[in-house]
Amino acid sequence: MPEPKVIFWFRRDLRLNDNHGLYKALLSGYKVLPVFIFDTNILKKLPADDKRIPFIHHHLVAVHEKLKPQSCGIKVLHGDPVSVIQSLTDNYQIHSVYANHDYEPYALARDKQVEEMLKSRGISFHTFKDQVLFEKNEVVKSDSTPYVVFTPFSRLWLQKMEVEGIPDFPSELHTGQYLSGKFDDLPKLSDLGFTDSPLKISESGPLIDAGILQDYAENRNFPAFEKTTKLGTHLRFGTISVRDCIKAGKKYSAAWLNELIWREFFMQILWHFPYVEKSAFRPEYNRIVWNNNPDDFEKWCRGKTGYPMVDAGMRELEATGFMHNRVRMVVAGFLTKHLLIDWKWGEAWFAEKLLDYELSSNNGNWQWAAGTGCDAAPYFRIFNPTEQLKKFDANLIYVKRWIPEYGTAQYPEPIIEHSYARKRCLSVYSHYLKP
DNA sequence: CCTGGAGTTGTCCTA
DNA sequence: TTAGGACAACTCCAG
Repeated sequence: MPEPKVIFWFRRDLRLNDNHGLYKALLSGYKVLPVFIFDTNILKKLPADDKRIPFIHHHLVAVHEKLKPQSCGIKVLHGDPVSVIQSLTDNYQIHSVYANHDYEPYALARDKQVEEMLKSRGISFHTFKDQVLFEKNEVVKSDSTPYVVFTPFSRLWLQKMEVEGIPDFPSELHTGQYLSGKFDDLPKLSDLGFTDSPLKISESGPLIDAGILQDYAENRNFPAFEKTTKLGTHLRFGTISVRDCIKAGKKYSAAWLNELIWREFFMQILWHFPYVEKSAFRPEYNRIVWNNNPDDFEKWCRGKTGYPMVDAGMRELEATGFMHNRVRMVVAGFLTKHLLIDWKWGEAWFAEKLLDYELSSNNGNWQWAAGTGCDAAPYFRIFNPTEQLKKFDANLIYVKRWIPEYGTAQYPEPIIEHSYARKRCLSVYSHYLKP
């Protein structure tokens, strides 16, 4: 009779340190088999040159190398998670499966199926809070309904953090519990149907830069400075611990900590109002009939609108999988308010292109920009892309970095005149929002 | 239930 | 030149 084992299933938590579910698995008393599954339900929708798969792959290799001296390494599989885990339970004597919570609608449905399959085999499925400090109903109003305004949410969040503290889950101290033995090498990217691509966002592993955090509030709005943390992708895939980030924010930068609270705010919004994935948080905004001109959309995507800040941002996104936050607001406002294109089109484009794409933040911020969301910018607050340029890239450093033909005849004229677009937006929004 | 203050990140116009 | 109100009221939230 072989000795029973537990599986730790990595999903959005690709790290060995301060990992809640992994920590609990390592303390379970059983040997731990670390597993990652490339989910074909997700991968089949991605183009072969998607930049996120190399990011994940890179970090899996790093985890594997770290584990090798003391264990078998990480077992990396490819397929539908329910069937993959089912076959693992056929091939190994599995006592239970451990993982961390994932709050997205797809993940919730998947985990439910996994749990039922395991249950039918007498195997328990244990999951833990890891990617946020507070989840589900932990930060709600006194009548236990969810907050839909950020500021009071953040006040209670901060208060709870002070009262309860930030827990540690030192999984890195329990390395003796990994299953030993020999496993195959990891699949190559080409085995998964993806091409390698050079990574700009941190091959060397995540680093919280105290200097950037200390000056974050002053610097963060100037895209040319590159003084944002660029930790979004690490937070998305869990290659950094959010608790470590929160501790750093607490120590060095209230402004950045606030951004982490926004992240949790939008995660809770998606949790409590899953319909936002498909429609406006405020239902009356679903009445808006968008122009949705495909030529305009194409020009926006390609960075050919004739508005330098918009175009620079869209080209940065295409080239790097990243866009500076200030510029994200400008391009999102331009698409929805100047071009009157459905925010869901822009949301989908970002979802395809952003390395740091995360459903709840992307959705929440697009709805914020479009004015359709909870606690959103009022619809009459319309960014002027030229004013934004003057304020935040007056010396055109960011613009020239991404638009080599800027200032030549090659660069297009604005596809729409600002004051005309502004008035049109105000009239269209007010028309459809009238009761 | 009532009440009053507040609400991420703007822009434009007028005095 | 600059400061302040308009933009639209409305809903949320805490006391």
